[in-house]
Amino acid sequence: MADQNPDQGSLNCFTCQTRDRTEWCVLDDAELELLNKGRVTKEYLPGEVIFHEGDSCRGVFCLETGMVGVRKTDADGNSVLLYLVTPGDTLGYRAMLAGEDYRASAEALEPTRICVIDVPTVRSLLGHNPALGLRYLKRVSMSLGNAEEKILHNATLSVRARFAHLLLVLIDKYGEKSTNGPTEFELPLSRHDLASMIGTTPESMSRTIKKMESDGVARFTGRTVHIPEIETLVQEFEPDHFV
Amino acid sequence: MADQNPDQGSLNCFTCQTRDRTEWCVLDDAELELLNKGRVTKEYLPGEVIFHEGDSCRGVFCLETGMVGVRKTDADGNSVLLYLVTPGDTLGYRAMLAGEDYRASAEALEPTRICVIDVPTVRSLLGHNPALGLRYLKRVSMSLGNAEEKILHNATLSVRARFAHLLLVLIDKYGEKSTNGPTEFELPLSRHDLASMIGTTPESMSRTIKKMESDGVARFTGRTVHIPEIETLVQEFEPDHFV
DNA sequence: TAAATAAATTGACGATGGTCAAATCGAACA
DNA sequence: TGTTCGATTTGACCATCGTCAATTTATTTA
Repeated sequence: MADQNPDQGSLNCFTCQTRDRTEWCVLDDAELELLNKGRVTKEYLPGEVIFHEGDSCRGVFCLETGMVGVRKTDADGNSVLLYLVTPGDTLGYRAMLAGEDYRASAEALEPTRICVIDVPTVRSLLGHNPALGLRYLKRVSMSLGNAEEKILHNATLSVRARFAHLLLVLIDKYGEKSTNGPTEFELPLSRHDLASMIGTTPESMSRTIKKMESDGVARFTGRTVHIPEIETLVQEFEPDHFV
Repeated sequence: MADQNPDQGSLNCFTCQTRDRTEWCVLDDAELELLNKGRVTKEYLPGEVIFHEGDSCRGVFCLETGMVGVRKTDADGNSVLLYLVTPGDTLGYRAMLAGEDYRASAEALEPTRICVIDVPTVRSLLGHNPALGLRYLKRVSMSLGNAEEKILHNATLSVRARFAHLLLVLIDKYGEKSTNGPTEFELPLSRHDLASMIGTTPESMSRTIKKMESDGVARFTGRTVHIPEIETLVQEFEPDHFV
């Protein structure tokens, strides 16, 4: 399972490469010292579970390298992939801040290195530094806005429109920056996971991809997507975005 | 439109009946004074809009009496009803805390009295009293958990199962407390709004209600629901909840 | 009370998308 | 290189649910 703090990578919160991108950027040196003390580094291989739905909260996780998927599964085994977590993101803060058990599970999708900051440390920092709380407030509130948007999209858009939207989001987040023109992009997910990100099945995903290809909207070769004109993807989910 | 502070109801935050149920319960007297100064009471009639998607944030709204629906609408006019806001709830805090414009609109569903607390006041209170921020963190985080659950439900459950779930939630929140046995409940919503709460159409809503009646799960007379046995509703969305 | 307006229901129809099974592709490995 | 296992695709089928139109039922207004 997960190993403890191997000799590669940043050894502490002071030298951490990704710290500036996290909520911890508001901490002063004394607080960083506390953070560093409450921290343990762990590594996970693809498929390994970081926490399970229903587990009691173990703290906040800071992703250093790799990628983690946050999944929610129901009694029948149906699941949705809610988030992709990448370096500089934090993980597991929702349960911690709500004072709840985890309501989703997290699983490494790639070899992943994560720092775990235990609950007492996070609580202490939150009680100490109001800016940290405000920072998290902003993050959770924006996340809630996105979740609400997803509810609307899932209720009103077709699988194809949702997939077009997902592609745009993925390219915007993980791809080269280019507003228009031809784009090449490496999908970070299997067909199955792409499907569960937009609340559909791998079969429907396959068919949607096929139709998009025959319509000349995009070409898929394995996990590589080639999109001749990004703007056509926007048209897919904003039908009456006239001229 | 909205009138200003009429002579009925509580006149200030100190005597406010609903304050203890809001986040403001953590404020001391000095802070309450500040809250009271940054406050304006407004009244809305059914159908009147409190804020629109895209409006810049005007502050936080405290519901004193009535009911408000929070809706999200897309370019084609499709919409979902995300929340029912009732006395003791606050409204509009997501946009405020995220530092964004409103990403949903709020509309009075009944004659409603609301206090509006302006942005500078809320900011000042948040900066002053860390407990207030933590309180909101908890609220937003729990709300995010619920939104994520809704995403899963909408992706995996049938209209009927989602409606059964909605009924249980409404009864739990607004109905008499009774775990089992026959239950009578007054729905606070039109068929159209019930439909848009579970991401479906009024027509499908009607048919679902009809089928539930013929199955003996519930009887609907106007907005009154009679449920012979609450437990059967639970079975509707937890199929394999054996024995 | 009657007329007008809105809400809810019903019918008919079809498209979208889910399910199950089989076939194909592809990567890992002996 | 051949084998194996999983991922992906394809095919066939059809249930669910959305759409549009018409009707019925409430509710409001004159």
